[in-house]
Amino acid sequence: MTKLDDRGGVALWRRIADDIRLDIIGGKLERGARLPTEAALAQRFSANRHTVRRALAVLAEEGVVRAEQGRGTFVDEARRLSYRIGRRTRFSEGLAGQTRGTQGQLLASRDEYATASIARGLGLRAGARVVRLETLTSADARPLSRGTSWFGYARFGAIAEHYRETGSITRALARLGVADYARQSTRISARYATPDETHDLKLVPGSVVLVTEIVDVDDTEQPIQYALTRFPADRLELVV
Amino acid sequence: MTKLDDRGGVALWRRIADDIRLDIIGGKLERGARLPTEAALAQRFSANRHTVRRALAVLAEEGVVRAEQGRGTFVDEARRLSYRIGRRTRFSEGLAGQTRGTQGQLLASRDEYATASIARGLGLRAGARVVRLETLTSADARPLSRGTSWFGYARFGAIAEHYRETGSITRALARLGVADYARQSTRISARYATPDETHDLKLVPGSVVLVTEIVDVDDTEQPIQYALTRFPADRLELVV
DNA sequence: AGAACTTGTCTAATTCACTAGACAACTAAT
DNA sequence: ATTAGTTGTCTAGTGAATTAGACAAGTTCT
Repeated sequence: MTKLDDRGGVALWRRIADDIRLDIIGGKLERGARLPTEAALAQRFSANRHTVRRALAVLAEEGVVRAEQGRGTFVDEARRLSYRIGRRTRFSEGLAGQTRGTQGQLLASRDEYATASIARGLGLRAGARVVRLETLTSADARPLSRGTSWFGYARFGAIAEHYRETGSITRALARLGVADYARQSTRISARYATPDETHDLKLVPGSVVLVTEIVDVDDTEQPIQYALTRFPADRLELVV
Repeated sequence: MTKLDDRGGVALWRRIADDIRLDIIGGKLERGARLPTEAALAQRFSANRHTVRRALAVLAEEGVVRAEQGRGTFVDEARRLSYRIGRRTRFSEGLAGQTRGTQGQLLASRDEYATASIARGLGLRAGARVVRLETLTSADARPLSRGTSWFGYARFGAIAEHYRETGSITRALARLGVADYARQSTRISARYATPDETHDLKLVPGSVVLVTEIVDVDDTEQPIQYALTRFPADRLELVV
């Protein structure tokens, strides 16, 4: 039998970086605060100083810390956004007051046929014609979510165009006659980012993403959107 | 400047295992279904067959797949639990119908003094006396959550004893005169498991955990519990 | 029986992760 | 100016991760 490695396939420098980032994001270390010295961190993690340096290099690359020769290493950027979800969830509203505005970008769109899970979400029969939207949302030039949405073709065949012009699902739906809509269900999970997500969300490979699987309904409780959205777990948290 | 590795510190076999597990849990591969051959998987992931075999060995160790010489590799266990959260959230009810019952175990308890975030959650002043409970919840002998809860000492100084006897926060609170309580806020994030969590939840090192930070209030909207709970992301998802 | 295809096992070589030690370069004090 | 403490850079060695190829052992079909 293959012996299972006690590192589980995650490099030590990676876990050290995640641990320190968590301290910073979690508020244990404030902006501008000095981190423990490399020697102290090496001792804390029972690792070599070079391994710690590699972790710090990653955090410096992300803009989380900044090293100054002779002085020490300091916290550079510490904030994590909160994305509020509830029955009446709108992406931009969920982040209100935390950023200077969000922008939605259409990466791709395609007409396709509903798989079992899409059909279940939209209340259609499997194989029904649907429109698929691949979107990327950013705030302050920083990617915040990578979404894949499906809409029934009959009612929303033209949504890609409207999304591209408005940069917002809410406004695109409004143009198609949906004045109001609400969240029917939200399922939340978490996993490693895929290479594509790593690229689109500008993540370090091996990052963790929060995944929401949602169904939105109109005011007659008719499902209108089924979507899978991926959030970088180290940039924001979900608030119910 | 240190060059950032494109593997991001996560071994290839690990990502392959996570990817396949995700297909199985996500329903793309049903129980009993045959996986692609090792050679096909190696091609799909642009990896060596030995690397794929290592990933499959991990999944076999977890009980997710089962290999049969000459025949192929098959899905063995595919389920992922859904934990429902809402205004009236009870752990065991949230999993109703999915398991044969959950058991709560008290790992440790301690009297301590509220830090800033604990005090904010419980509506106390920083430094106030609180009781901390370290708990582990399991269903069918499988760990499902690792919780750390804080309660105000004045009202709930004896809660550790009651939790140990009842194995349930709800029942322990009931004994202390809290007939009903509700969820005030839920914050959800995700990260790598710490070594301790890896041990307690019987995870493979490097696994992803969902973290909820919650505040429960009684029927007068008075905060009674502040808790951080960690869920293994590959064993369950959260449903809002 | 034989052919084709699968998983299981072995050896070997290369690249990456991690450790170890030494010293340079810089900062902030005395 | 000196000293102590910090980050930056270099060399070197060990073990894990990954690749490569070959063949054994088992299953399923013709």
